[in-house]
Amino acid sequence: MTHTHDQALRSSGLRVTKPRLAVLDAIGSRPHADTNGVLAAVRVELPAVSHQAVYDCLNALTEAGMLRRIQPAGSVARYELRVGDNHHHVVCRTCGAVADVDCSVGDAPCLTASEHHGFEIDEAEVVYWGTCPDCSTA
Amino acid sequence: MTHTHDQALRSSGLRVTKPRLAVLDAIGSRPHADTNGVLAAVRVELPAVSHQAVYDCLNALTEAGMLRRIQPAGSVARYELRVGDNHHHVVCRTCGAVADVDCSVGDAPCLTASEHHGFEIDEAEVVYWGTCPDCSTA
DNA sequence: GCGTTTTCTTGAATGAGTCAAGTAAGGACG
DNA sequence: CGTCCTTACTTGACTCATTCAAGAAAACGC
Repeated sequence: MTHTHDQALRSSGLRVTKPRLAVLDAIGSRPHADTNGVLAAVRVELPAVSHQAVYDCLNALTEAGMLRRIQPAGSVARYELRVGDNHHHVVCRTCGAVADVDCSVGDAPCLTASEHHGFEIDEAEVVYWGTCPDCSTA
Repeated sequence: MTHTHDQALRSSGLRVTKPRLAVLDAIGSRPHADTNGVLAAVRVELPAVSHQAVYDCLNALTEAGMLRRIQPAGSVARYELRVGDNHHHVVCRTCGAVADVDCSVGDAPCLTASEHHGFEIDEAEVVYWGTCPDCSTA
């Protein structure tokens, strides 16, 4: 695990540091964690990390393409390991819970906007809004 | 214009006030404006409105379904008049510009998530990420 | 090891958005 | 038209995620 992340960091041209490995581990085991959750998880291993270090790691790893940042309206930033499967997210309007869903229409159609106003589009992000099972029953 | 908004407010059970009419006018003429932009536009007509009043109006109107709030990752909240056409947005990664795009796959398919984890889904939001014409050339 | 570069620590600042208490305005009803 | 109750607005303080800045520490090529 750690060794895998180790290599991934090197091949992205990033230095291998304890905070970065801990951040990757934290997000691997808690997908959709927010910055505070990551910070808490990282501090289990490394009690002395600063919050700034975690912000820096999250930004560096996101920029390098190893993490994906998701930020539904009204929510703080959340992170997940970037995987190549083009999945999307369902968000609960009540409690903010996030779950993964596969792309409903395949990969290619998602990138096809009918009228793109001259924009060069490189990604289509889909967020499904609704109510999670727990909030439905309550 | 004002008269139309007047009736729309009444039929949503909201009182008709100057700040609300001004907010609706502002967003009608500047789609995708953020809160500060709305505040500035409103103060052209009503120099004395408080920022809190604008926040309250935006929340009330959004809750009543007259406005749609859009908030792409890394951006502050933006608003547009809610129209029934299920359109989506392209966002420029560089400058944050927002433009409308029609739904590429029609209305119904957008709401079909293949595996919904028990969520009751009521809306699908699509954000296309890319680079706007201005930022492409620069 | 040595030195350079990147990353982390520390501490303060920014800014969108919210909270709370009191005043003002909307509008139903007489 | 005037009264009264309710909803909306004003004022001002506050929260909290995120960023900025300067110096210390760690990574890693040589």
